[in-house]
Amino acid sequence: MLQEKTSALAEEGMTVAQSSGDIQLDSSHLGLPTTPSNPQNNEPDQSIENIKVLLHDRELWKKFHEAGTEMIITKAGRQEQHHVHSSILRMFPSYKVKVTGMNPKTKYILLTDIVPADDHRYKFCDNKWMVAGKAEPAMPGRLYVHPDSPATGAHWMRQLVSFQKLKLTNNHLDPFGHIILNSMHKYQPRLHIVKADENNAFGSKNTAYCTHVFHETAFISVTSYQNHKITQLKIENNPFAKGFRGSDEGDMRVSRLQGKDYPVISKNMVRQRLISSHGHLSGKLSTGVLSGHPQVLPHYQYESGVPLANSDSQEALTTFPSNNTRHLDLGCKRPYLDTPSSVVSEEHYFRSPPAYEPPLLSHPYCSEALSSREPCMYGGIEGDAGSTVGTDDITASSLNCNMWAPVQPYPRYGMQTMEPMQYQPFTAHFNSTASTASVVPHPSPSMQRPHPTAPDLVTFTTQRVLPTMPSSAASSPSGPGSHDRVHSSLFHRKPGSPLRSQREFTGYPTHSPNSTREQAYQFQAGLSNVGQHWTDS
DNA sequence: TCTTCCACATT
DNA sequence: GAATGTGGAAG
Repeated sequence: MLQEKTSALAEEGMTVAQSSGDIQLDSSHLGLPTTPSNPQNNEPDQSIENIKVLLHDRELWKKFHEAGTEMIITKAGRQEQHHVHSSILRMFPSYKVKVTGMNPKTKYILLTDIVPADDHRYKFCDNKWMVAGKAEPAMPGRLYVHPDSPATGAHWMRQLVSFQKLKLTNNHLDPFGHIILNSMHKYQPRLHIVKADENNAFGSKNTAYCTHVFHETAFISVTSYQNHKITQLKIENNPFAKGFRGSDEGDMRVSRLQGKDYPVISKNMVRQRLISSHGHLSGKLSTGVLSGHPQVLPHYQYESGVPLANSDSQEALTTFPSNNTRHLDLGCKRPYLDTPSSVVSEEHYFRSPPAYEPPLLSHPYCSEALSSREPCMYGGIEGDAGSTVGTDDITASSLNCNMWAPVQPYPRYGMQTMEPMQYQPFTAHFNSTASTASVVPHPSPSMQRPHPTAPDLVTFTTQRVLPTMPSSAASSPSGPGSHDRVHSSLFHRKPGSPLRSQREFTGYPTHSPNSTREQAYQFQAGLSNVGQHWTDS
């Protein structure tokens, strides 16, 4: 019921504000200073560092990873010419996790960000990825906050948490709050679990958080697939690409496109077939050429599609940092959410038939809401990957718990300087339809985005800034306490501006309000830490 | 070499 | 019908 309301709200294009009922359920925290790291604080062992996160569809991710995952990124412009919606691409596989170990009654905010994995630019030569120089200055960091946030631990644990809606773009001026990436660069998605404070916000004192990194989700961004092996994996596993499946690995598709009734071998395929595509690439990947993350998950014993007996065994392998939690004084002024007026949930929504439910449904944690709205993830999954989808398809992440500790973010590459940590209160812009909030910082460089007051943007009164995730997140040796500088970015809001208004916010008249549903927020939040921090674990 | 545009297919 | 996705050709 709790999650139902929350989801319902999300469905209604509203923020995940909880109903008064929800608040009551969590009343134990209301008005009380959060002391998350203190296990004695009436919370039995449910401190944030005990939270475990498992990656869903691990086997699929792993297949991609072994081949060198590539994610398509485009400019939003695809159909702006056709006055259609922008179609910035989602990630595939999508990022979904199963969370356990949360305090059922505590509220958490789940968010992800995608940070550079290294400072290289890559090129695909001779059927393999090679370093092609120094990375371009990182894009303005943006965070994608799960639309259900904040929600209780019970809510998060009840079902898979999907970040499927997260979208990527290479448009540096993207106004939709999508995550901006540079093409031909390597990135690493990260998941952050933040304990909401008494105001359902985070970034204030005592805000505890932990970061989980699944190295198999690292990828190289491209504007078109380079490695044919990846193309095939996408086609074979992404329902939307089903049209490209053919009896002969897509050859038939090519035939159809060319109006022929016989297979046609494309240039790509010729190339792929002439050049042994196996071996070297995956070899490099595993040796760190692409992944540069020595801290490999301890769960790679399943080389090919052999599912684990149960996810629990994986959880046990999760490593935990021994750092002490810290307090971060980010000066959160306002609650992340204002106590919403009671909103009636639409139960019908939650009763959506599990038509698209993945096998995970059988798992107790998998209730309806989540998957019912994400049909595309499972509908077409077939073959090797699909057959093993389930709770077994989950892997524990490398984890690092911490508080919103004062961490000095990794300096930007290139000419950019470190000044950026002064994210002044950014003005958030919201796309009425996307309901994504892009917080525009005023980082040093000129690149980036138009000023918040750009005419084509509607300025949202609420100002909120998400702190850049500390670089220690990925178990960097520097650890939580290695940096003492307090990063000034925060997550705050102006008094009297309920988060809810984000959804009501109208920014881009060209979009339909319907799409506000389920949209999470993608915030721009300063550069997150960079990969190098992960390598030295 | 890489990016963008277009046609066509699935969910 | 909207959103999503890919291949191929052109830029």
